Amino acid sequence: MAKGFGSSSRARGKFERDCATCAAASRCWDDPAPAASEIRAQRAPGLDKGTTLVTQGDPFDAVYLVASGSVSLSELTVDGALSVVGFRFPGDLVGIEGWALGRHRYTAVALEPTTVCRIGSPSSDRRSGGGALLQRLLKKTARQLDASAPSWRGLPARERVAAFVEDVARRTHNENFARGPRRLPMTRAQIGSYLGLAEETVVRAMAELT
Amino acid sequence: MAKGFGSSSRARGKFERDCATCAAASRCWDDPAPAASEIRAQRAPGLDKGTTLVTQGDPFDAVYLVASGSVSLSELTVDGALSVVGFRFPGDLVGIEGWALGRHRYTAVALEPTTVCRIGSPSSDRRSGGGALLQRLLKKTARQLDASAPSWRGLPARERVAAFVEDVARRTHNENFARGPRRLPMTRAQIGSYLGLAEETVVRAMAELT
DNA sequence: CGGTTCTTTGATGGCCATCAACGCTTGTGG
DNA sequence: CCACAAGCGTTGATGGCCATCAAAGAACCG
Repeated sequence: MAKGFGSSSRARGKFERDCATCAAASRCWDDPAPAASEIRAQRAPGLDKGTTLVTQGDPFDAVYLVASGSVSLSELTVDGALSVVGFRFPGDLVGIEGWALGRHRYTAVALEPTTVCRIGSPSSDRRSGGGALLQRLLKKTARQLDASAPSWRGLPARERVAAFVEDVARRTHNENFARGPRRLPMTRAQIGSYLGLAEETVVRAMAELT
Repeated sequence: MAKGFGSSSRARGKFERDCATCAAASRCWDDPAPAASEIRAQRAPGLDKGTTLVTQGDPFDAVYLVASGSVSLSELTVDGALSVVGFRFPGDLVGIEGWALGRHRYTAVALEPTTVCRIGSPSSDRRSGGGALLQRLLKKTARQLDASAPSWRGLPARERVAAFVEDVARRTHNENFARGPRRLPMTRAQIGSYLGLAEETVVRAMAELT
């Protein structure tokens, strides 16, 4: 099974792109810029706010890279509650967790107008580029695993929210979240679900962020 | 940079093993058993309880696979507190988070007599097996990313501890944690640090697990 | 304008962090 | 063997933070 994930037989649609020619590639890929034909992605049509990218339980077919906008990852828990597991911003990977299991673990929904690129078969058994793509994906996943360690575990609610805002600001390269309401793409309820806090607590905490 | 991580020039010591000949390989690697010479690992000498495997901040040089025993991952936070980030059991990967950054993010300490295997260079640019190892590592990392989604976020303390015990039991294939004290390899304080609870709360919660 | 979703503010009670103290186990040295 | 120390586990009392309920503004959209 040296075959990569995704259906390698999928025809190259008109959205097929070479990452080497994409101006935003530096946001998606690490240090060495992708060589020509090293990584082929399919730029999906723009997603409206509220559009579901993948649904929990769907068979795993590909992994997505956020190009612009933002995405929420939510999970239907055993108690029937829908809880937010994380958020993804430009350059972040969506759906890799489902690879091992064979089906997607989370539902990914666009929080705002969003564009994503679909990464299908890395064709790892054909060209040497396959290994390079795997290496890039592994590094990205490792980075995400690193970032998934909640640095706010056990912190009081106010610091937890503050750490969240800083984290979002850093990951979106946007420093202006403190001022003005509704600069954050997700709702207070979603933040609360993600942080394990009540919506009202998030509101009160953000009001005290000076 | 198609080179893998680790120093590929490191001589093959007397601990060098071929995963294809290891009886415990099924615990470490997924479905297709490793082919001969596909994965070479270095079985390290047994670690005593309390031995530090990697230290936070150390330059990243390799990734480790837990063969037996267990390991705690802890992080020195900005407030100077040492908080537990996770635990690793046989078959789990240790240290992959440090790859992207170039240095280890967490300190890994053996919770009991433990053996690990060191995975060095995948030699991805030489044989086709390099891609296969990368694929295995990526799948393992993705699985860990999946498991790192705390299913206990926002749960009350009792259910949080219950979920933790179940998780450990599942990952160690050991169902007998409920009965008898001190069957868990980590201390109550470490569990509390990991779950974001006080040590006393963990004690009280475990006493009520019937 | 009417409906919906999101945000905000207030009041109350319960859960859990904190402090304090003690028993238990293990290891070490006299 | 015993004394001592150190680490871990356990139990109790108290106060504060935060979840919950309730209700009303605010923004958005057809």
